Amino acid sequence: MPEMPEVETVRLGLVPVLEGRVLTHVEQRRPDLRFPFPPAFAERLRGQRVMRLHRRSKYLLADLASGETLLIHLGMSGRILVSGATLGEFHHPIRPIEKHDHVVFTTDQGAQIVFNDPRRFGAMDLFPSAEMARHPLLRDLGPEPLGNEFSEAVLARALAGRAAPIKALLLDQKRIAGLGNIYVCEALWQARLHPETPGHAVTAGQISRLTTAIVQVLRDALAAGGSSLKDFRHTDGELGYFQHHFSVYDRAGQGCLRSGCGGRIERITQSGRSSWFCPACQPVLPAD
DNA sequence: CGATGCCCCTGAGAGC
DNA sequence: TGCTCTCAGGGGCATC
Repeated sequence: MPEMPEVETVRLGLVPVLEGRVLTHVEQRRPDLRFPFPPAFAERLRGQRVMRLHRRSKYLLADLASGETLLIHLGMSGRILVSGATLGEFHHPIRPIEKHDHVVFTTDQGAQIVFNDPRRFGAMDLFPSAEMARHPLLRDLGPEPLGNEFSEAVLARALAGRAAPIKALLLDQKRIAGLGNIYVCEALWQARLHPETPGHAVTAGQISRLTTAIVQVLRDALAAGGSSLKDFRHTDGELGYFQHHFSVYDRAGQGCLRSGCGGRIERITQSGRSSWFCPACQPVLPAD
């Protein structure tokens, strides 16, 4: 579920309770998530100070004083809940362990950070910090869409000569990292591109619009996540999920929100996943 | 190499 | 109430 903006929002919420803190206790409650936990996972974390919490694409990365980095991926249903922390004027009471709580981190300030993941598509690993770029889950990732490396030229190269639909190409983390089903649908709607458009059929003008759309959609989502963090200290301690209205995602049958369009949003299935689009303003054939 | 399907897993919601 | 079916914000892997 969480795409890059949600993961970044989780990171921003965790920084005040995790960065600079020591993990006094780590409880690993099952042997695996999507993959087995690495050997001696809890032991390698216990007593370690978290020097920095950063992010690559949808991966959270916690650099430890030991020289290892803790990698966390939330998969589809992964959530992080903070309790026992004092944030501003508000103290979060300790939350009892619940079903699907798989890892519990406790800090030297008494904060409890719980990883909860019903479907267990999430993952954790430990890897030498100095070699993190070569981690198997990170080494093939494409550029960050909000980073300096992203541009029209980069997007053009990612689509050039490809017969696959633009929807699949944008979901491919090797081409661009961090987009998921929601924000791909939203960006294609904003750029007025049909999700089935083959990569090679996307014109220069459309690539220009799509580049802008991707950046804008992600920035808007980050802003919504950021504003949700103001409320986080008062609420239930769950990080990363925020109220955000979507233009097409999950809006099948409803009216297109583009002014003057009047179309009705449709849902199609592409490589097993839903795509939503407006047939009126996202025509099948390239419009310009 | 590129494209496509399958699969991992649990839960929510719709329809009967 | 309960059964069955579909679908879910991800992505690795096998296959052609």
